[in-house]
Amino acid sequence: MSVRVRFAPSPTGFLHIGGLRTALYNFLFARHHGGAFILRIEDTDQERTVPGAVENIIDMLRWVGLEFDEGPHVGGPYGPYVQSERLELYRQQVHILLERGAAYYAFDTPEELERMRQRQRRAGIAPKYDRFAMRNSFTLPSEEVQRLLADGSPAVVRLAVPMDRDISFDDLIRGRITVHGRDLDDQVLLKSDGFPTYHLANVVDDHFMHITHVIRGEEWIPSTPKHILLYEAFGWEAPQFAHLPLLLNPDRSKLSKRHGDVAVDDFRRQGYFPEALLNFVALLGWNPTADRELFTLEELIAAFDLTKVNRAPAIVDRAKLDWMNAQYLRLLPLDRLARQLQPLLQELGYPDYPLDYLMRAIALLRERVDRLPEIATFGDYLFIPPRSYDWQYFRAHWRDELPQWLEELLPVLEQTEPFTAELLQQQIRQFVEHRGQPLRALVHPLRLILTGKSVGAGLFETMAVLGKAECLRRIRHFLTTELPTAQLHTA
RNA sequence: GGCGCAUUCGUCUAGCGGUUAGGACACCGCCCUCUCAAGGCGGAAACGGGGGUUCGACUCCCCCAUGCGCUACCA
Repeated sequence: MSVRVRFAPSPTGFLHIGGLRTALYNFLFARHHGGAFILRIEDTDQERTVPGAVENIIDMLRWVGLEFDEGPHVGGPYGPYVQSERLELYRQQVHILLERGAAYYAFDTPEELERMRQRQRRAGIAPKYDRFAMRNSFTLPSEEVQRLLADGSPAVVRLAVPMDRDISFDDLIRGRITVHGRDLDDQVLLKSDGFPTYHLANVVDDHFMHITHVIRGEEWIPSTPKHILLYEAFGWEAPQFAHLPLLLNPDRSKLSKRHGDVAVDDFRRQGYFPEALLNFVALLGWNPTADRELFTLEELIAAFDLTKVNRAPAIVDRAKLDWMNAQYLRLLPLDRLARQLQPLLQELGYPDYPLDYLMRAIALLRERVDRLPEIATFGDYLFIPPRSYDWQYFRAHWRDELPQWLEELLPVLEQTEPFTAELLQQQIRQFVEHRGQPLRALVHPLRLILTGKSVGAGLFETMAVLGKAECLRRIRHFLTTELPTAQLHTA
């Protein structure tokens, strides 16, 4: 039987990196085995559904390059792939359970349930639906049950959990997990609004969509035995289960927005590369070899092994993500980077530059920043003349002879042709040596004048990118306009 | 409280009875150098505790501790 896996998010928010990793592991597993990767939307909670969430989930996964074989947006033979469109199926299936005595009706109000739990808490016992003390098919005469149902009284269907035996399953990552029936609650399967709960819908859909492997978060371990019970009651073969370790905040709490960005869209907006984010997230809980960090999607697919996924939760380390993104920044082709940088520069109101200028600018600075947008900020001087100067830096390298040297340098630069880093270095070195000065006597002031900053790429390389005209313009401007201020600062 | 899952450097991890416990990020130092990076070299840094099993435990078993998850007509 060929592998079929699904990513089954509930549209209660935007895709976060925990969801991304779950989707990725499902994808890697499917592709590794030549199977199908399916998207199913679990929108059984009407109140928590967030508009736009489905679109965001699909968009973000497409952005990182995870395409589905089946799903609400692409169709497929086992649709619909949205649970709110499958209500009739669940209703039919729940009747099978009812007939077989595997489930029962319950008529308790929320208030009654609350009182039950309070009673249990006071008695110091675990809060759990008390099948024999509440109003349901077990306690009510069957005529009364029929009457309530005919009346249209609010009713739910609950799973009749056997209380006298263990329920076990073999997790691909964790091995055998066993829970006793008495520790399981009589889970609601069908809510009074006619919607199924996660447990029912999930099992029914996984069956009818022929899912072979359920790869999901660790938070589902405690309810898996209930799912096993459902498969048993239906007489269906259960899929294989693999529960992934959780992703945590730096303080070890469950991943949340409070500790910074968790939405995939946040990372996209900040200029992280999809390849880097995917690579980073892939290595949270699993790694193909201990001696490498960078992998292409194809390599991840080839190496993926579900049984080697870690069992312990992993903390999301931003510093490592930054490092990984920086690796990709140096690896990715310049023309792609330039095209991506272009709109960012526009947003900042910088003038338009030809693609090849952008490529040279990126080549100049890509080893000095982690993310592409930083080239527009860290390297703003490549796109507009300095708007301010680091006067402290200037003061540190100020010489009284500087104005004169600069005047004398102008014609030298004018005659430097071609205006390359190599020739510039040669010319300027010669220039300072003639005056018995070290190279740094001019390098630092020039850097300040041309970039406004004390840090950046090599001066000669920077000059070559800026071009002769721009360099001359900036030096002249400095001499005429900024120098009086500069001298004030050195006083 | 109950049930479950987990526990190797600060972080991500390798390890699958015998290793000087390896790598990566971050950190520190040195080198390179026009600054800042990058790069090179080096450093510090871990098997939660206690019992077993074994000739021998990071590796297997048990207990404890700690962390996390679940305990809804949420998923």
